[in-house]
Amino acid sequence: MRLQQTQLKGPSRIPSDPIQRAWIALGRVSQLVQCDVDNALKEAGLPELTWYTVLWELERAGKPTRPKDLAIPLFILPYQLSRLVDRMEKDGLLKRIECKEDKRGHLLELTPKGFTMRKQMWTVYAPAMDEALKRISDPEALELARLLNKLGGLEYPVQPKG
Amino acid sequence: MRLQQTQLKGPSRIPSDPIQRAWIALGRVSQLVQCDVDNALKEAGLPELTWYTVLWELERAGKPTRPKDLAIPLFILPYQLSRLVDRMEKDGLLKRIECKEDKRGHLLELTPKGFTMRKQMWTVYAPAMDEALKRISDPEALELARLLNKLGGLEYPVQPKG
DNA sequence: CTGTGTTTGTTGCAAACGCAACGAAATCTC
DNA sequence: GAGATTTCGTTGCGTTTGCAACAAACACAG
Repeated sequence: MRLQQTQLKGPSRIPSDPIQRAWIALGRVSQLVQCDVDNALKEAGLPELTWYTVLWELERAGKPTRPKDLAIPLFILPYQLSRLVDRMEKDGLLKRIECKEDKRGHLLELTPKGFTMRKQMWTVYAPAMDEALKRISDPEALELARLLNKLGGLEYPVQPKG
Repeated sequence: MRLQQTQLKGPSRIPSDPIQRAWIALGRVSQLVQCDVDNALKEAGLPELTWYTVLWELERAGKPTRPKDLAIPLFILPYQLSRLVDRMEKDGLLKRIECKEDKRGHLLELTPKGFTMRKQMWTVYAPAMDEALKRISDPEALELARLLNKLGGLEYPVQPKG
């Protein structure tokens, strides 16, 4: 966890009770559901969720992609991605290929094995996600997503869909 | 991230679009606001949030407490707590004292330094939380908390308040 | 072209983590 | 009470993380 965000430094208030409740719920519930899905993947002997997001982002791009162009949407830091790519490359899920336009870096290219792996992960990921969120209805899910996105100041709706 | 949760193994459905949107938003936004608060503490040269939760839980209890009684509300595993306590004890924020009723374990006792530290962290934590969540109103925060707690199947409203 | 600053990505090191194995006390069973 | 089982907490070990320092390619000013 690193990353930075706009720091407007307001008048430094104490959070209201509703804000505190939202904060607590956000922390606990996100940890809980994250855990559920992580465990499902682990029990299936598959890599963790971060790997999926990299594979999916590469697949969505449809072409070899620069690490810096992955780091932003993935919310991860360069050095984290660097080592993540090390491991994924060692597992043969992607490979670093030359980038002729900019010799500082390289391009990340999905391998067939990487493509297969992403699909296989989805067969576990999807039901696990559905299971973890099954306590709320579709309309509630939409309202939740709306509130969260407003809270985070995000619109960017990256889909895990596969 | 570990912990387990009820695994009812439903019919293994693909998550609906609203569920997927909620899932994505939850992951991204929780990471974002968590990050904001973590950074605020780090910039102030203070320990991370987990330390606060331990200190606060001990303070709330009002008496020396067994590790196992902390681990559950804190959502952390025994071995994680064990090493966390190692570090906090080394920093003099709490100490392990004998437990006469059960010689396997011990009691964790908050030190004056630990008490002071928790208060000092709150002076940074509170404004950071308020800042991180300032994009939503109080009614929205309540609705968000309600949806999240429903989603997680939780009621348990632990307060960070200090 | 030369020097200065920026962008892109990697790496050495110390700290922290996850897991599985462990020891010791409590508890249960006969 | 002897022996098996469970609970509570710790630890060895290999992996992963965060941070700060770094190298190399680019960009740009003169």
